[in-house]
Amino acid sequence: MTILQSASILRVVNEALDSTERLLAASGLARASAALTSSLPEQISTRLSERIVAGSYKPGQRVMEQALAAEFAVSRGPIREALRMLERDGLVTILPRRGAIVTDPSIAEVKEIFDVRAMLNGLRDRLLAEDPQRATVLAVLEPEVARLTRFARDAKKGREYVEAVWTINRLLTEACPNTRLKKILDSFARQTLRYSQLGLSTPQRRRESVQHWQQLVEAIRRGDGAAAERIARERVTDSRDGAIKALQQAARPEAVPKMPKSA
Amino acid sequence: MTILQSASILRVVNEALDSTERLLAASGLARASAALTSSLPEQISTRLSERIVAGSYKPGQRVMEQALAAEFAVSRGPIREALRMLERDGLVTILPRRGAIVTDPSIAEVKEIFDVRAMLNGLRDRLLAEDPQRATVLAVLEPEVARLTRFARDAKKGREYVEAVWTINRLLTEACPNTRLKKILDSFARQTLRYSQLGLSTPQRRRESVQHWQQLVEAIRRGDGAAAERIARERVTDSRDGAIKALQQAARPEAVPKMPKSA
DNA sequence: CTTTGTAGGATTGTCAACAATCTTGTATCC
DNA sequence: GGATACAAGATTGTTGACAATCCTACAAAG
Repeated sequence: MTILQSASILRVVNEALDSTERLLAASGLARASAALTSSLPEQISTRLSERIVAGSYKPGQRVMEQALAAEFAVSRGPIREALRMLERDGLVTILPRRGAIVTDPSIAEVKEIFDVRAMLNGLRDRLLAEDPQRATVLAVLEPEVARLTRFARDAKKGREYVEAVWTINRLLTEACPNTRLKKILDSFARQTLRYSQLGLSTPQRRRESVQHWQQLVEAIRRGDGAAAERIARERVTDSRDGAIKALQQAARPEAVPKMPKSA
Repeated sequence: MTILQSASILRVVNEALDSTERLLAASGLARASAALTSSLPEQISTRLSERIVAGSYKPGQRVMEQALAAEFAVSRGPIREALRMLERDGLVTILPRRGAIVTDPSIAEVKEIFDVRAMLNGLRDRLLAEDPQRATVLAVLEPEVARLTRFARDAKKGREYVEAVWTINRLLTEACPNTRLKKILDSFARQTLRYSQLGLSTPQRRRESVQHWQQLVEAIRRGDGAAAERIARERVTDSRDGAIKALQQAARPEAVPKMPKSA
């Protein structure tokens, strides 16, 4: 509800994410889905998702087929498919006979996304901890967590820290032995990027975060699936609370623009 | 892998499900998504999913756009969209430039689906237990679980039992306060129906199942989220093991039809 | 001054045809 | 005899145009 009229919680998020586009490019998420498969709809979907995550398409904004078709020099067919893909990933909302608009989630909905993510990441990390072949993943995972430790100490390295967390998450999802879960996580990855960084703003939070990651690696190494799941869930839940707090503080200034009866 | 050549584990499943079509019609899953929205692709997708779940479309079978377009007296456009929806729900697999085939999951993949479902149902039931307004759901839930108890005693009422379980699951998902989770669960519902009934074949299993449901209702009533989650996960995990066992036994007779060099 | 009805433009939903690619069957060569 | 190359048919990917619906602005009535 209130998709069109809401106060655009994500606008304030996007203003804080000037480096998101770079991050997306470096993440490999784009290349993994677009370059390998030369599918036209997928390429378009990827490019559009970059714009939404980076904030050049504002929440609530309409996304019209004809305009995109003209811009990408392509028919409306592939555009339609791309928009359905984005809808599946929760980046746009398609209203029947009225087209697509960039999703503008309420704080409650952001919380919902984190809750689901906590479960999915919990399962992912548990399965990984119980995987006999987990050593190969740990080999690339551990140096990355070490990098994290370095960035956490330095208060200035906020961007690097976020990128490192993103990379770790990508490695873990990539290694997930459950293909169905992997699909869902991939679908979540895009929208996750929209606000996952929000909770890591303070050095305090980052120190806690790095501890969680270290504990997680430890749990995976000793094959303790239950612990891995618990830690992963705690981590995402903490991240959720940080993000919610940041969103609530950010949303407060724009107080109650409800029915501006007269200017 | 081995999508086209596999021994069609689900064929044996489908043979056991002569009443699935009726179940689907009674479930409201069809009506909920098809009748309300007069969207042509959605209607088609629903009808196709019924055929796949009921088994009139065999696993591995190709599903071609032109044929469906002719049958439904519609262009290929809506058919394409319907097939993408089915792909999203895991009922068909779309190979680029080669079209769609009915998904033919391996036993390992069925296990994967159950694992994800265990997590999602766990979250769903925990959220419901922590929902202050859960009383209204419990009011309709409890008589349904009571029905379950009756069917569990009678060894003949296998079909009724399965239908009742399905109804309960639908009620719980419907009441889920997390809209994002609800979407994913809806997407899982169709493919779940394909083999969820497999684990409930023996009266022994059914008695255990009914106990789980009673405990779950109890946990929800007293607002014990952690317990509700634990019970839900156990329930799905048990169901998983039952289904896997049934699949393995069913698959054994058709032993190794590998390279039939000569007839 | 507000509300309701209506006409125009804009946008999505659907269709049928064209282009690109894949599969299958056949003939040829080693 | 078996493998490979080629050609014909079949099928998906894409396109541009038409139909149905929705939004906006304006006018008229209360």
